[in-house]
Amino acid sequence: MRNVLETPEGLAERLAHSGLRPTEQRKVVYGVLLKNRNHPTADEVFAHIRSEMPSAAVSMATVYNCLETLVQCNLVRQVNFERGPTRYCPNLRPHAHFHDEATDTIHDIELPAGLLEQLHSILPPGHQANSVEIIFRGKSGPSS
Amino acid sequence: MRNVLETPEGLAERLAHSGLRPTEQRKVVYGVLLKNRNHPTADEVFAHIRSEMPSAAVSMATVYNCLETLVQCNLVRQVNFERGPTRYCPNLRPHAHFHDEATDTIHDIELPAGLLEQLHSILPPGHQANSVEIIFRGKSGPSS
DNA sequence: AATTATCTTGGAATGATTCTAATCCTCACT
DNA sequence: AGTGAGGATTAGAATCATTCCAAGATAATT
Ligand SMILES: [Mn+2]
Ligand SMILES: [Mn+2]
Ligand SMILES: [Zn+2]
Ligand SMILES: [Zn+2]
Repeated sequence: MRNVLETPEGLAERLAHSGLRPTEQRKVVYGVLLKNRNHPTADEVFAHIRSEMPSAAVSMATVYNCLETLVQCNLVRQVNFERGPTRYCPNLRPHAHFHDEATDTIHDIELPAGLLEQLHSILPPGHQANSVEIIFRGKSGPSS
Repeated sequence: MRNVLETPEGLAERLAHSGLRPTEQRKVVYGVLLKNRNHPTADEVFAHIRSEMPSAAVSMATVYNCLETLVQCNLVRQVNFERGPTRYCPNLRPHAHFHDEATDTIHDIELPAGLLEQLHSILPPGHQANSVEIIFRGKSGPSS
């Protein structure tokens, strides 16, 4: 069963932990990320809110602010490909990203146990990495 | 001993292979990358030329054009961190990048034999990756 | 020499993101 | 209920790396 994290319920608690308020806009933005696991851009989050929830009043500036807040609270990770617009991912487990160039879509690749440790072990002495990012680029079959 | 690639001599041949001319500007830009293995940005390449080789006439637009050409010829790789300016790397061997956050410097990490194959093996069936990018972020000791 | 294709260049345009300054809310306290 | 202090949202301006464009060199071909 999934942690309380990666659910709308976890949001208020995490925000409170940082002395921040669970505003309507923050809930809406986080909700969009949880429901659309497509690694959307800020623009895409904004467009989605405009079309699917026209009653929610959220400006572009606020989408950026909310996304930034969620990142600070460690509820969301930023993902960058080349110089494209930043994408946002609510999957908190360590994972790699696969960028399908044919469809220009991105999806998560779970990491087998021990892989991160093994990657760290290739570092020369004296290197202390606090994060590793793995990005595959290619074509993922029809069944994924 | 290093291949003819990663030397100034390889440039003319590679350019010719694409029907391109070995112009002064292309030689200068490639030379800067070969001599400064710092993963410089376009701006830094430009500034370096201006200060160290004032006689060479190279504009900013041309720095961008030359770098793009070198990338197309597979003589240079682009490297991106977050949304920072694109950096350029003339190391053609497969390697990972280590971003030292303390000094904001980047350096290459050689990959042990078999690691790339192993990484590809974690992909679910149907996935065909034609490149993998590995980026460490952290602090590298005083001796590196 | 004329023609053609390739290159370089200054400056304008682009586009994602950040900044700014004003307004709006929420809540605690009188 | 009324007030004040932070916190939050917002429109629009500013930033900045990069790309685009149109004009002027340069070099290769006829
Ligand atoms: Mn990236
Ligand atoms: Mn990147
Ligand atoms: Zn992800
Ligand atoms: Zn490199």
